[in-house]
Amino acid sequence: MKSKTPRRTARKSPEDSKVAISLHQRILTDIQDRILSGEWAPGHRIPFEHELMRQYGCSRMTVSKVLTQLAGAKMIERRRKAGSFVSRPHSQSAVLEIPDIKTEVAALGLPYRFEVIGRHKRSSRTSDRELLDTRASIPLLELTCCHFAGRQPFCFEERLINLLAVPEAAQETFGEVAPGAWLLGRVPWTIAEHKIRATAVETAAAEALQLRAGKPCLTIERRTWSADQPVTFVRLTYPGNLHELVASFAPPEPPSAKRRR
Amino acid sequence: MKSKTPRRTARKSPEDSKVAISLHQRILTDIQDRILSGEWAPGHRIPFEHELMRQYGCSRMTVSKVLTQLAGAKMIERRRKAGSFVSRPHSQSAVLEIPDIKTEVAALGLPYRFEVIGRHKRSSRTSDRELLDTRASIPLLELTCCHFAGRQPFCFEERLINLLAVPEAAQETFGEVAPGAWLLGRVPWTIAEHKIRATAVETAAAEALQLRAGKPCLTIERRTWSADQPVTFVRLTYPGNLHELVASFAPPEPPSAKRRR
DNA sequence: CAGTGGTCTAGACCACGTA
DNA sequence: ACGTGGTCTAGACCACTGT
Repeated sequence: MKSKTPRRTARKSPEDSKVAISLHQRILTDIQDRILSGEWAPGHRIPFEHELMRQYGCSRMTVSKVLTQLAGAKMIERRRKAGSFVSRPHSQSAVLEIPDIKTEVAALGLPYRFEVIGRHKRSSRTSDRELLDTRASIPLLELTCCHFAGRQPFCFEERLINLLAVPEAAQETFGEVAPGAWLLGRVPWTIAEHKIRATAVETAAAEALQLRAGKPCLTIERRTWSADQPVTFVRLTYPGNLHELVASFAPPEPPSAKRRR
Repeated sequence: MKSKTPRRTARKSPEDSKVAISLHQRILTDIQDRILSGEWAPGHRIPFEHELMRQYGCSRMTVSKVLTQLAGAKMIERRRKAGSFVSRPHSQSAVLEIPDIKTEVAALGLPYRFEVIGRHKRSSRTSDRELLDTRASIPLLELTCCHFAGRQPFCFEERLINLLAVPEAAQETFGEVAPGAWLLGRVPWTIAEHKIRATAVETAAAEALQLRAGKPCLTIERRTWSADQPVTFVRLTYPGNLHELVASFAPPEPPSAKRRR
């Protein structure tokens, strides 16, 4: 009267016949989707393991494994007694670890300041379609800014914001908070793609950065999606001599602790 | 007579009093260390789960969790019935996904070719110490190469190889296989750090790439360690108009399958 | 102190690939 | 056909932490 567990009969029932997906996966993607769509915003408390057990009719081990994986991916944070919470996206991309520009400048010990140079609403043109990964014509907010480290121009920013995804942006003047940081606090969780190039600086950027045209610059283009919807495209142009990207690569999670500092 | 498992008495025994590390972690780092040190080279079959169970005196779930994590990090590959095997490091860095240059050029549909421009042995100078992360003076092999896509120079390579870590390199002429690919096949598993910058191309690189000095170039510097020992430093210089780095960032493992193509 | 996550067990059934 | 990994269970004890 102890063994003979009926087991996964629920999953193997005729109705689910073609899913053929592990229970893991289903729970994982369920939670991920809710986080990525913004339904569970950063800070939101995820159901306790016991609740998820009941919801999915499975053992604690199963949900625990999923939550452990999500915690490993930094999508949630777990605190004993308190529960598990959706974490804030660690500014921009955990992969390239590009902090937001204010942090970046602060790390240099210099006072930070930014200026909005241009700001206007318009519809997307065909040339934008590729940048924002959209087919239809959509309302956009186009922004250009310059970020300063001390008195020196540090970074030139050209940005498109999809007003369908972030309608509040239309009212925002970005007087206090730079567009990047503003979006970070507003869009729940994102998927990003980066392109990095060396370019010769051109007119608008050259003027803002006070460089002679043709000087080498590091250009980072980032496209961002949330809930499968394009959110923003941004091109950051850094004077070549001022900026450096660092990316470390170590094997998996806790790689012998302090192998590389 | 069924429950009352003595359980982790082994771990809690007085001798292990201060380790306070989970069994997971111990198994994980044990295996990682063997892979990173080269003791288990790519292709090596890792002990079966049953063997590891006996070795560590634990349940299969525990070792399975570890192997699953290692597989998720692409450090091993698991095949039913066959076992789990150490995987080859996916060329360079899984993070930035920089393929080796030959692959990169092949992807453009152009014939690939490289030339060794300079090659000589010498001892490390103080200026090298930082690049190779070493304190003592060590024997080095210094290489400069140029990689071509079709008839056009594609990438200029400056490399230092630590001959203590890879003594065979001293005899290698790199006539057939480029240094990067040669090291990839020889050094078991690596930890790498990248720095990416936009620079104005200078003398040696400018000549090799047939560019006028001052033209913008993308510079990638990579430092590589294996078994906690510096292996190689390489600086790759790409003409700015020819090259683009792409890095995608999606949440954890299977992010809703086909979210982003 | 009560409840949460952290870890582990000793089984079990299944799918699949290799032989 | 057999043995491996893939997945899951129904417990258990512990450590930590917030109230």
